Amino acid sequence: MPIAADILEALRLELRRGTLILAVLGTLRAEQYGYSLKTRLAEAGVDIDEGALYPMLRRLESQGLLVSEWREEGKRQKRFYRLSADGAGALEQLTAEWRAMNAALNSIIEGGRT
Amino acid sequence: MPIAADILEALRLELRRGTLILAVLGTLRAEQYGYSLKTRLAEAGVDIDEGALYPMLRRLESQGLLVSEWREEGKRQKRFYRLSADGAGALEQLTAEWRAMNAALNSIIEGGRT
DNA sequence: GTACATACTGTGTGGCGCACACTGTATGTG
DNA sequence: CACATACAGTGTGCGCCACACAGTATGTAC
Repeated sequence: MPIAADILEALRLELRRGTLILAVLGTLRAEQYGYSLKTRLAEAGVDIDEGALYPMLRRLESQGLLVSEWREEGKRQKRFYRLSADGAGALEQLTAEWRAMNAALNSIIEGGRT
Repeated sequence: MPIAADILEALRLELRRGTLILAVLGTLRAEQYGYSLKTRLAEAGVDIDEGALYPMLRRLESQGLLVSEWREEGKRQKRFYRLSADGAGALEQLTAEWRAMNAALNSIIEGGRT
């Protein structure tokens, strides 16, 4: 048999974990409501579960990285989120972190090649 | 005050999480024992705690991605680890995943720029 | 008007894996 | 003999995601 699929799947999930917040923060530079956020992320190739998304939005707002507002649009009440100033700062720092980690991983992965 | 340092630190840790396994698997294409692995990773810019490293090595071995062997070197018993064939396959797939996630994140982060 | 899809926002639980603190032996060195 | 450091662990707590579940509102086909 090939590598057990569930093991690989678990590793994939683990690898995805931290990137979710980065993707959410990056997308919320433009205002979005939950559902449109999920849709946009999916289009970019990032599938996020509602059970992960909504609590994450709450968390980020309680940390002051996001601000939200109930508003009517298209005959519906929706909660709109966007980055706060602190959130923009956090996004910048996390992006820098991400690039640094990328460099480290690339040096490791390319480095060992025969 | 700037963005609370502990919040950012937590986000950084979260972001790092998944990359640890990838860094470990990548480094173990060449045989290493725990301590030298930790040292090598640190040189590449990846600090990993022993409390994370050793259990991870166990886990990866129990999943068949690594093989290990006790051996004496420099008058000391050390446990040497290296990638198994399955591990090499997993590394390849995870690397591909990583690149895909990178592309997705880049499109998100660059994309929104004014 | 009723059945169904889908837009839209949530909650609760389980489990996995990292960080942190701690333990313990062996080797080398002043 | 004291101390550093190489080396390999263990145990606990906590954070966060996946998965399953819940519930309302709008549009549409019949």
